[in-house]
Amino acid sequence: MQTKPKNKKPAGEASTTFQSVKGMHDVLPAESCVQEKIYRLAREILEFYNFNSIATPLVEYLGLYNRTTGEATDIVEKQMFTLKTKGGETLALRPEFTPGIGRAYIQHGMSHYPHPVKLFTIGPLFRYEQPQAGRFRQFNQIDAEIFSTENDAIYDAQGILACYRILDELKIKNLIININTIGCITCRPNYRKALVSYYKNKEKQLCTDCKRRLPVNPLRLLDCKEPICQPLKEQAPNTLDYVCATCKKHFKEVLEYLDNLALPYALNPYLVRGLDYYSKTVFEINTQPAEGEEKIDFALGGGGRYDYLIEELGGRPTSAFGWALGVERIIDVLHTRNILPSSRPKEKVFLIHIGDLAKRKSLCLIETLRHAHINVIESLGKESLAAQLRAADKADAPLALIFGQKEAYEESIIIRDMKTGAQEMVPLTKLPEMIKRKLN
RNA sequence: GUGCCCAUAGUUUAGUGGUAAAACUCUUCCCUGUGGCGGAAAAAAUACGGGUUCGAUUCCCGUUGGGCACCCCA
Repeated sequence: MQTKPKNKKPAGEASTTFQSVKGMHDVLPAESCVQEKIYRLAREILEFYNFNSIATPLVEYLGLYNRTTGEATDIVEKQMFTLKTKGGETLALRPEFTPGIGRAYIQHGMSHYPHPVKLFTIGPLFRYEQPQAGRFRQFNQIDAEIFSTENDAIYDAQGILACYRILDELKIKNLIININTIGCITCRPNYRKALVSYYKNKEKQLCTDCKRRLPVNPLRLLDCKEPICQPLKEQAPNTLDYVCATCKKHFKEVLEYLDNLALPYALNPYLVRGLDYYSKTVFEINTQPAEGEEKIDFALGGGGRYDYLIEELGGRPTSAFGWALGVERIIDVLHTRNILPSSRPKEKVFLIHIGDLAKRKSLCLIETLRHAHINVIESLGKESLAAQLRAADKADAPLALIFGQKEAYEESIIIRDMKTGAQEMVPLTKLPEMIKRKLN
């Protein structure tokens, strides 16, 4: 009789064992390979559009985000993981990519690069939020930024195109680009004012949430789903009527480019983004549910133009357009629609050794196969033939190579077709050639 | 930050106020040079802490974690 040690289960930090931190998940092999596929596809597409990859640190000075993302935004006010160093500096785990990339653009004098400067990056971000569908405390984004000397609507269009293309190539159907313009530094306040004064006398006709939102974020009233608020929305002032001529022209051009590309978009005068640095074009990409499908409540990606950020950070005035895609959200959709990229595993042959001599030679044999570009899988620690064959079976190997005592002496090996059971003895020198022939 | 729901082996599920059942998986064996099927065996859990109780996995409270929603966002 053996007494087993009780395996005490964890409850967070204070226990004998640990769990992952709230809202932060292990990406297990099954999901990790999906993630890698998405990354590979994104890289391929972005490189085609001449984006170059960049990697900035996970941590920046807290002040960077205060200055750019916006001090009154939720991200800065309550969603940042901050930390103090021993030297007394206050740092923040990056909650988004754009400020860090903007900082790098200035710090490394990228304004002297030939423009446009197109950059992309993929990696984890951190926001202290309550986890829910499509929302985590550590999550991954695919991010792209275009810095240009000209404030040209064609960059907006190409940026949106690249973003759309990634989702499209992942076979996500019913994509819709929600797009709007929020004007520039001169015309934006006008719209807000108009909206507030429109709603001012009508407060009683609003839902509770909207009453509260009105002074804080009037633009959000337009997004309300409560039935009572609907009639008022229809009469509400429209962004386009308050935006200045320059902004209007810019927006019109963007839409014309999108028309030319035949991209599915919807004007959404109510779309506003929660980050301070946006100007003119803002957009989100959503996917609409098909028949009988549950609604997907989150955007897969979003972004927009930010023409003031670089200057705000002390650089010379630079036009910029950027976006980000939520990797977990993409995977979520691929999952619910059952359209995960099919993983066709590489065909691997399974090497089986029997006896000391063969075991000793097997590592070298694997190297030989490697040089011949043959994928090989094994279970080197197992001794019995039956166990190794079982392993080969589970690994779905089309061929097994049986390397026994006798074969090791004779410099030969048996190739077994796992499906038919047919076996053939071949000299080791001819092995790569024979394997390739049988696999085709 | 607020509200609602949830927590039993690696996974999916039973069940009970008297410390728990099964399926799949994993490992070993039947089979020490031939896998899949089949048979056998072994291993494996009541998230954590407290309370009520003679006794709690079960009831209650708290914590942690998970799910969902609000807020906001990718």
